[in-house]
Formats: sequence, structure tokens, C-alpha cells
Amino acid sequence: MSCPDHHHQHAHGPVAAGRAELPELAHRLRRQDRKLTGARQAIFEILRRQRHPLSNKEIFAELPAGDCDLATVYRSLHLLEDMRMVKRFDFGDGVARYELLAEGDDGHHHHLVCTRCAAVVEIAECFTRELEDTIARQNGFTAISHKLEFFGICPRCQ
Amino acid sequence: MSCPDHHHQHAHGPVAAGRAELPELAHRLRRQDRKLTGARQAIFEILRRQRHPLSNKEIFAELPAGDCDLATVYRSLHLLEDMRMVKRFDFGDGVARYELLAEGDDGHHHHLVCTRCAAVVEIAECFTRELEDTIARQNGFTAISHKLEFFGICPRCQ
DNA sequence: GTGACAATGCAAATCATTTGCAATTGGAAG
DNA sequence: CTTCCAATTGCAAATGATTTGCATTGTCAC
Repeated sequence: MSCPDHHHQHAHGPVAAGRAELPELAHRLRRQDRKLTGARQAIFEILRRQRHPLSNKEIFAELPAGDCDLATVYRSLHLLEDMRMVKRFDFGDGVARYELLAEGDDGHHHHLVCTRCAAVVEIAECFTRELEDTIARQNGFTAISHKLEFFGICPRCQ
Repeated sequence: MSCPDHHHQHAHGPVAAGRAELPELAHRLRRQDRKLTGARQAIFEILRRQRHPLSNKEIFAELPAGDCDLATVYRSLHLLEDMRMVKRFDFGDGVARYELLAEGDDGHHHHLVCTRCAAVVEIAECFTRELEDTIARQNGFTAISHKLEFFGICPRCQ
């Protein structure tokens, strides 16, 4: 599904030019009998612009004046997560945060979060698949995955 | 990255610690003008017996018939956490779980959780302090720590 | 267009956790 | 063994995040 064809990209004016992502969203939605609605496009855009984990509320706040209900934001993110277009992260504060996922990317990476100001830095993978496999094998588990986040105090908060 | 070996069934506190724990609890409580109450003892006992992460509700359920209020369980665990006698874990399902901590032990270890039946296996640390330091240095962070949990499907659920 | 069914708004419902407050209780002091 | 007072607790109501029922609206295949 990496077809970068975009012969009809004028749904929205202000949208960054040269991006094939929206049509892809539309395509992936329709393939599952889902509809490309204004709310979904807007949410998608916000995630594309803010390339770091955003909570439902933060996304809702970015939405142009009451563009849609908070409940719709929740529902949209669940859908996008099921469709693997978005990945959920959990920083342990009881709030789900989401990041856009590139097609084909499983989005696996980690973060370094400041415990004072909540600044977030992305961390490249530093864990071998090998280790996961070893743990899986030793315990007889399958379909293994892991969640890893780092916490500390950022330079500015020190 | 180089991961020595890890095993399940790892009890994080020497068995010997078991006996001296209650008086220790009392001592540590009094040192901070805190009281050794029935509820706290009971909760402590439960955690000592079930050596694996328990949620507030689970602890509450183990408590002899309405021995204390759920709110008290929550309050007690916060207190024990502040006193570092208990460590909180987060499996990403929006429920806090706690494990007893041996004196002096920072309780740092991870788990392998079955996504079907929620079985939990303890995993020994397999992450070098070194890596944490590198990440801290590269980003200018201090007081760094991390949270890591593994998920998969256990043998019985496959 | 137009109908079918997905999607949304809104409000009420859940769930985990917290908190206000009055009534209790541990434990240091007498 | 009382006494006293801050620490605790029970209870109920309050939070906060997230979910859901339902009537209405919006998309899109035909």
C-alpha cells in the first residue's frame, strides 16, 4: 500500500503540499468500510504536525473551535490505532498519548520524559530483538513485545 | 544490550527478610510519626504472601471481610510507596499494582505479562546501568530511570 | 440523487483513584 | 492505666480519563 499516487489532493487548502498521507488515510479507511470524515482528517493533520505523543485532550484542544466532540476524538484514536496508523504510548500518568505511524513502520521506539516539565525526547531503539526472543523462549511465551520508557530531569529543569 | 541471563521465579527479597519485616514496618512507620494500624499490617501481610504485583482491588479482596475501606487500601499503598516499602508497577491497563520491597532493595526488575490471561512472570534485570547513563548523558538528563515490561502469550494460552 | 450504514453529539455511565469531614484510634506522656 | 492529639479511617461525594446508549447527521457506493 505504498502507492504515492495523488491525483486528487485538494480536499483542504492549508494542508501541506506534497503529502500523500491524507489520500492514504482515505484509502485505508475505505478498505474497511470506514468513512473519511472531517474530524478524522483534522485529527490526522494535528498528529502529523505535532510529531510527538499527544493525549486525547491535547488533540481536542488543537482542534479548531469545537470542531468535534471529545468522545469523537477518543473514538477516532481507537480506530486509527486498530488500523495501525497511530501508536499509543503510556507514560504511567494514566493518560494515553498517540503518535502518528508511518506506513509499514511499527513505530517501535521509546521516550525520555522529564518528570518535572514533561518534555519528551525520542529515543532510538536500544534493545535487540534477540533479547526479546530469548525472554520469550525461556518462558515459553509467544507474540512478545515490550514497553519501555525512560524518565529523568531535563537540562532546563535541573 | 548484552544480556546475561534472566530467569523467572526470582524472588526479589531474601527469604530471611520475611520474619523481620513486620517490626521493621512498625519502626519505619514510627520514625515518621506514622502509626502501625491493623489495616496496614493486614495489607503488608498480603503483599508479603503474594509475591507478585497486586492491584488495590485485589488487595482489598484478600482482606478479611470488610477489614477496612478500599480508600484506606489506596491510602496505605501510597504511604508504603512513599516509604519505599512497596514498589508500583504499571502494565498499561490503567491499574496500579504493587509489590513488596525488601529493605535496601530498590525493587528494580521487570515482568512478562500474558495478554490473554494476565499471568505474570518476573524477569531479572537485563538492562545495563551503562545504557541508562549513555541515554542520560546524550540528552543532558539527570536522575534517570526507566520502566520496562514485556507482553506476550503464555504457554497455557497459546 | 438516495438509501444504508458508519460516525457524531450529548449526556449519562464506568472505572480507578482521590478527597472532605466527622468520628476513631494509636501511642507518647503523665 | 488514663489522657490527649495528631494520625487514621469510613463514607460519601468528587475527580479525571475514557466509554457508551441513542437519536440524529454525514459519507459514499450505486
